[in-house]
Amino acid sequence: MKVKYDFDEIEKKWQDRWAEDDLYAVPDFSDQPKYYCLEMFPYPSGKLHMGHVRNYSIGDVVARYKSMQGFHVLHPMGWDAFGLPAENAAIKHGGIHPADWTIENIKNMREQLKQLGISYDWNREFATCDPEYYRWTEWLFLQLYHKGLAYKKLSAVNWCPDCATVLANEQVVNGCCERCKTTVEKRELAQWFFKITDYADRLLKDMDLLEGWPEKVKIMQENWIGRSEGAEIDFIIDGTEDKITVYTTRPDTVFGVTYMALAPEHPLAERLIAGSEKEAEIKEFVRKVKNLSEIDRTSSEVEKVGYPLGAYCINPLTGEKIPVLIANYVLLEYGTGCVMGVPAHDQRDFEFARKYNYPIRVVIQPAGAALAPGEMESAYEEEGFLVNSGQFNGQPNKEAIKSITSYLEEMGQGRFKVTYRLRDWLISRQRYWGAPIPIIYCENCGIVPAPESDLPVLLPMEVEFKPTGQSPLAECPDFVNTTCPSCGGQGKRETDTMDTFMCSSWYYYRFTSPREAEQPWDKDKVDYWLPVDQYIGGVEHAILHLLYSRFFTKVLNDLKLVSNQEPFTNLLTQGMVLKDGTKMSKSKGNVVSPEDIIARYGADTARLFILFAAPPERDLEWSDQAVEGCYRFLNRIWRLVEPLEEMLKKAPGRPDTDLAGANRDMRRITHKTIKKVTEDISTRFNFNTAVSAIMEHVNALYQFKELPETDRDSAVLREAVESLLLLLAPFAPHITEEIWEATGHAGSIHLQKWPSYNPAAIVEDEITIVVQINSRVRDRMLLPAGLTAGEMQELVMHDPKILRLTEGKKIVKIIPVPGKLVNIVVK
RNA sequence: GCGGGCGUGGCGGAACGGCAGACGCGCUGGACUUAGGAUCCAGUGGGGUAAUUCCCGUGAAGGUUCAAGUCCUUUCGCCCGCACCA
Repeated sequence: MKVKYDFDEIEKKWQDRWAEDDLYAVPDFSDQPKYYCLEMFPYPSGKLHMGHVRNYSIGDVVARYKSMQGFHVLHPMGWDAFGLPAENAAIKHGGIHPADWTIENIKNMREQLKQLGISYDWNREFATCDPEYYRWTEWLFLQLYHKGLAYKKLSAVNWCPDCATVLANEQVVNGCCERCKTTVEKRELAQWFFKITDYADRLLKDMDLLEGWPEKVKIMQENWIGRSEGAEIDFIIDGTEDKITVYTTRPDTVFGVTYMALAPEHPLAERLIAGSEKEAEIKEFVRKVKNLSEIDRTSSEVEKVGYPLGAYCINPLTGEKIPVLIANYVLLEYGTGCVMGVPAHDQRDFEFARKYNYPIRVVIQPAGAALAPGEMESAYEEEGFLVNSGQFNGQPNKEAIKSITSYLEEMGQGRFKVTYRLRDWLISRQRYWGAPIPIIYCENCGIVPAPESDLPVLLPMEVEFKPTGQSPLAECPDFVNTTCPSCGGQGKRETDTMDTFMCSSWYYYRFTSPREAEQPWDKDKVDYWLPVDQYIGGVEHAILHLLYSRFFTKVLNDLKLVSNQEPFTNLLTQGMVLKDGTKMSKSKGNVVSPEDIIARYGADTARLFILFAAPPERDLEWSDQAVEGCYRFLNRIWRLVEPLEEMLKKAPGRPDTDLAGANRDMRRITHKTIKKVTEDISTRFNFNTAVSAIMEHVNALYQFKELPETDRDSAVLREAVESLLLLLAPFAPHITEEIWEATGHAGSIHLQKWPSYNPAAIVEDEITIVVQINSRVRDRMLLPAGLTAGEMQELVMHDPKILRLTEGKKIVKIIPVPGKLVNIVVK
């Protein structure tokens, strides 16, 4: 060994060696139990950032640990390579093709991942922009199309003016584009959707299967799906055949309806406006509301405004005429686009009715009290019994929800209905750098899917990237013009491309058979490896990617293409990497570059710091000084072993079991460390405490090696050092590999078995027992281990100090806790 | 407003209801040195005491318990998600 720890030389040496030996290549099958460890693959933006380093360091510890534990581990990496930045770069810098830009970035980032020493099987690498990959993305689109799960529809969609494309609901955050934060507009466009709403119930129910997911993520998905139970009720419009169908979760309050509010865009509204008294004024109001951004539109701050349309609808239960109005707070997208106003029992309706003087009619009362509409200061939203509700009077309202809905159902004017907040997934994008939607439009045949034999529908390379708001593909006649596969006539290709979330919804299946040419994957391999045992990534994908992937898996399961119900058994959402209390970002100028850290301290130090500084789910505060500390720690290990190199090579392989004194203590510490590190990694992913246990072990070793050689057993020392290296190997793979080799071991440390502890070795001879008087620590006693409660109490009660302190006091109670303490309660 | 999470030294963070502050950073002192911003050793929550020691301390206030950072109730602050969802 060199005297100095030369991380640069060591890390390069081993990265090359591992690549030469193809050390991390994973055979397709094995008799060992399988373990699929996956980190969310990155978008190739150009360089790794600290978030990536954290994500991949965590994954690598898990993969290496599981592998040493004897699992057959699949640990692959690829690239989520379609997407806007590539295209924006092409527009901005001119002359760069998105493909070239992307390939260049992948090259850089692959290099960086290799520098970090992550144990990927690089043979399985792919990028979603490879035609051999997106061919199958297109193929999967066709499978959804044939199943009736992909459809085209004209509707008001989210439009990001900056990205010049539409967005899925999931990509709109607080009314802004999730990517660029631009305020999203509404546009009326014909777009492709996936019917994720057909799977709403299953996506909700199967969350029971996701025991290994953080509660937080499951709750977020639950909220996003937003299931609610209620009823649809038909109100006939007075003097016409038309009806307004309203959705409500409170059919028990139908007798209390005093107005009916439609969304400004409601199809009936337009007809009712025509010819109404204030036609012009109302039209102006509708126009204004429609022009509002998503944020302003849905903000609860905005005052509620309504316009009566002069029309009336008939309450099916009372026969009463109820005024119909349009109101800015009613959303077309939710339910049926209208709301029945029940001021007495809904706070929003209450406020609205006060403002416009609509009657407040009480139909539910708490037991033993009478609500007076004139005296109410807020709506009564609690449970109660029905009043003013004809034959339903006296029923508990919970019961009335059912009985009234059933009654309406018999009348043919209502039905039970479950509603979801979840919308269908809009997958069209008016951009170039994505997988083409394999559809042809024919004047005779209409929408015709591209034949599977024609896949992939290739992206043309010669394209202009003018930001026009239309897909650049539309400007490319060679791409657009084709023949109709059905009639052979003139056909035009769909020019929109697919949302990149489509590409990332199935990539984890492809890793099992990345070079498969005849099908998206080999089913035997998918069935062997899936589901992913451990998935690791940022919580920002809690809804988007994770919900889409679950949806895809359910569809693929229905198509018998996969056998698993869920894609990811266990999910770890890692926290952000912060600097000075906020997220690292260029605009704040607080970015720490992984390149610099690796150049200065090496990958092992970078990895160790990031795993040591905080538990994985929590945000991590970057500290240059603490990085320095980790670097010192690795140096400390180097200096510990370097002078012992020759001695360790010659030491016997295994220490005797009947040791005494310092040797016995050292061996106990070694085995306790093995136990602690194993438990910290396996039961809770507490890498930070695992590392600190290793540090304590090193501190103990420093004391031990100072002993005269006659007092310390070389086999004990060897076992301690070997264990140290094995335990640290998943965290710092290079330095441990180097020392492993230098101390006379053949074969990579990463192919070794994870150490196991000997329960006999960790048994203590003596334990410090705390003695409390009235719950305050008054003494400590070194007692033999394994005493019973009675023996302990006996010894403690004869302790001179305790005798002195309890003298003259009345002993009320003694609580002995074996192995821990004795508490004496005195008066 | 609803849902979830978090509040512990100067800092990052440890603590099956049982010695609060492991480990690391920083700081202080010592050793080795021409030197130390290297390394090794020791100390380091606050306050009192000459001292073996004593008192106070986990955002705040109550409670349960022999014993509470940990369990229960109330409350304050910060972070995240959803939000006029009918």
